[in-house]
Amino acid sequence: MARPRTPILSVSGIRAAALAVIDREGLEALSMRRLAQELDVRAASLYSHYRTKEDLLADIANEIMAEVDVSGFATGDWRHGLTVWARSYRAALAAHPNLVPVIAHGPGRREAALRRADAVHGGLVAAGWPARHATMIGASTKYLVVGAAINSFARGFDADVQVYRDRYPNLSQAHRLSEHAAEIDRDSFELALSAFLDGLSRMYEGLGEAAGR
Amino acid sequence: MARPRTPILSVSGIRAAALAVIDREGLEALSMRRLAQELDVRAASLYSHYRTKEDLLADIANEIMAEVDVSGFATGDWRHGLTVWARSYRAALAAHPNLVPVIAHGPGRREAALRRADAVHGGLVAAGWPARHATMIGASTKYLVVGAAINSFARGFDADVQVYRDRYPNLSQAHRLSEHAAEIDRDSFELALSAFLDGLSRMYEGLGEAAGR
DNA sequence: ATTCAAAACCGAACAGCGTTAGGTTAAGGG
DNA sequence: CCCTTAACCTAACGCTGTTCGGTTTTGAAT
Repeated sequence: MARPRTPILSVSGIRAAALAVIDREGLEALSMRRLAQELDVRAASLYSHYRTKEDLLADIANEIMAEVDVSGFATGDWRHGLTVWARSYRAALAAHPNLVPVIAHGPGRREAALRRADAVHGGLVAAGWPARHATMIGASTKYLVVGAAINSFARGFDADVQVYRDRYPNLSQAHRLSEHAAEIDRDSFELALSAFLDGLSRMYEGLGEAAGR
Repeated sequence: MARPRTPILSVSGIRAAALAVIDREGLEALSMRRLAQELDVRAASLYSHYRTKEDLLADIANEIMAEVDVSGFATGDWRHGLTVWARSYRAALAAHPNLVPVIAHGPGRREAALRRADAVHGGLVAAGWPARHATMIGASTKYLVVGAAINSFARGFDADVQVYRDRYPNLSQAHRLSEHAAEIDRDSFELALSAFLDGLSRMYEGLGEAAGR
């Protein structure tokens, strides 16, 4: 009933249990008492390991974002770098859709996040983009990824398809997509990404011409 | 202390007060008791007008989304239609940044939202896009707008600029942007939008060639 | 070997949350 | 004039994140 012979809790164990609840039952299902129960412990004990619930969530978000891959910029090919980054970023978010609001809302003020931002920015600059453009391109890509993750059709119009069928003729086709939601999500993201990159390439060429003159 | 001679509350008044609190003090500052206090009333009274807090928030979100302009598709120029839509969409969100999570998270299952989605989809199809592409383009544009609204630099790295200065050389320039955050946000969005549209235009041409063959 | 601070758990409590039940008074149609 | 209904109220329920103080165990310093 007091200090156990061998510790029951650990930060990584708490993180894992919390993430499991979030993945399984949603973000709103995670309360400190619920999490404690999951770990056969009382809520107050969690505060020996995490100062607040917010801290815990931020740490989990960190953990997930750690898998994002910015190595693609090493080759000097900015387009490849952006593609790898965006895809792995999206994959990380899509793996834990219930956590997306936390990651999206949370400031990028974390150490690792900044290191990644620096890698992206540096890679773009090294490839010849002006610093100002590099900043905007980094931001834009994030827009795309986070927007795609949070807007996910899968959540969007959940199940009540038949309600709207025939009422909005242009959507009648689009609406049976509840089933294919995941694949539509992915295809939309890929479409957006490739269109965006094509547009950037065009801009990049224009940049060269302007400089060459 | 009971029924007042002339009603104190109205749905629109409640909405306005709630939005004012959200805009002024943030989404988390809005509680039913706090809102009631703002209206010189007790929390329970609000439930005569709104069934739940969630309903109230959804209604406010609706109100804000009502200003989004999809009229640009009427001309038959899909690119113009998308531009007008995306810009007014973004403007609506940027006008109430604290509410963005609500709008982003909320399903588009509202009447008005569907009517708008239908207009976008219809406009794209009328302009010659295949239905499948129209769906994806609509989704992609939403990604961009919502992603831009939620990721807003303005929130991102708030004030603690000097902490990171010099630690990440590639960001040293980018970081003094706290000040220009709003303008960077807007410029990034415009960059993303125009690059995206350029990419789409290219795709559109390819589409015509493939069909013409 | 003994002492002692720190660590890891617990029970109980706090304030605040969304929401409901049931009461009181005023409004307004029959 | 009645009586239903609307619009407010007080009080309470169960939930939340978090803190306080207590108990036991650990592990380092004496």
